[in-house]
Amino acid sequence: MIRVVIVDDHALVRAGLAELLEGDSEIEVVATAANGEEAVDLATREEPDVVLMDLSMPGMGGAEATRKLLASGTEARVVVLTSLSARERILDALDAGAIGYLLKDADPDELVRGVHAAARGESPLSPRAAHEVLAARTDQRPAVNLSAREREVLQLVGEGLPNKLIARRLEISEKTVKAHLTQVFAELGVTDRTQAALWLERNGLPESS
Amino acid sequence: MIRVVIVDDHALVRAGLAELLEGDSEIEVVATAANGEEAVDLATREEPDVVLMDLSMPGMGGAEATRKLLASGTEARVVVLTSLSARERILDALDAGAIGYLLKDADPDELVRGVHAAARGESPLSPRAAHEVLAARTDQRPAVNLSAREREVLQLVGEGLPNKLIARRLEISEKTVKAHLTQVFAELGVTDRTQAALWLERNGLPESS
DNA sequence: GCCTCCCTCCCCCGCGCGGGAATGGCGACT
DNA sequence: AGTCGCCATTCCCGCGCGGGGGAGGGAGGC
Repeated sequence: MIRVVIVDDHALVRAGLAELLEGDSEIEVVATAANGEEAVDLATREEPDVVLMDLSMPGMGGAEATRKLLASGTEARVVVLTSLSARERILDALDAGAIGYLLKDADPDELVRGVHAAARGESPLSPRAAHEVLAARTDQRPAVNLSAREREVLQLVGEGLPNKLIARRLEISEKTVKAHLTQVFAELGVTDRTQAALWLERNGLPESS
Repeated sequence: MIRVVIVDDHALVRAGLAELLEGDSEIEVVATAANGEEAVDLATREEPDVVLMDLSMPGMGGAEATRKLLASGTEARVVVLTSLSARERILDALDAGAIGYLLKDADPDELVRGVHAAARGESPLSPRAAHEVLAARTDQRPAVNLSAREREVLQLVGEGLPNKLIARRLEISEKTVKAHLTQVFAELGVTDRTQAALWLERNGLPESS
């Protein structure tokens, strides 16, 4: 039997997926978790073979949960289960150690096959997701190297503050703010603060390097 | 038998919900739809007793689909099935004629009971949703009355365009764009285009009426 | 030592942007 | 028919914003 843990913040989705998977004679859903903390806890206790992990969860997100879960020494294979509409960071989850990813609007058969594949140590990769991930990767800014100060300024732009208030908040002169912004715009490939704010809203604050 | 149609843009969610509902001996899932257009089409042809309607769908949203569906003369009871995390406009769907709403993280039992209740003409109202809906109502901007032109301008601001390009796109003068924006800013309670773009990104384009 | 990167600040310049006030048109209501 | 209100349009004015270029000092790497 393939022992499966389902992680999703919606109880109905958990129950529905469990029903789907239980329909397969070799799959047993041993537990479900509603958030990242529960997932880490359950995965260490239940020792599942496969963890189906939703990415969009309140609190600890799916990527972070994946990282902690794998760090805890479990041998479970983590499969990301996500929708494309909410442009989630599939790549983050894969970087965190997820073995594969499936789309929430995949065929039920595909889900079952994916679980089997993951249990065998293979990578279930939804072809349609692969395309999107590839697109996201090329879309990904390869050189979003922002200094600490530049990130701070960008963050405040993302709160809708004008330069004068940003300067006051950071206790620097307005000229310096503008200098930083010029650099930020160039780095993000945008032309003004509005586009920068939208970039931030969609892509999130870039990593600290 | 209670004839049910499930509308959700994720195939896995559709299949999962169908499995859950088929577990009840009095419920029969006669069809599923992936978007609003399909939903209207199927509901008129299958004559279901209950339609489970997800709100967040690409293209025609759940609220609009509900409206068209009911306008087509069906006797189906529409029950909104939504998650709270994406602050969807449950009220819009209820205004459109939905008989009740359930949360995606409700108990599976609650879903089954909700379908039975809706089939009897009762309103299944998730108590937890009720609380949130109430909170959303106070949170709701009471006066986001934008004219068609103002919405167009706002949308283009949300794409990061400067006034000159917005003017060219709408084939009006730049002065007019700015005048519209002044009105939009006042209506949204923001002070500049950056905040307006962020408002749009978070709250979405306000309804047409 | 030297070099590079980052943070800080300055100059000037020109355009973009938002506020205020005013006009004509069009439909709704009386 | 009159008139009230909303919408789209235009003008001027002053500040905000972004580009270009430069410059000093401090931290870390070679």
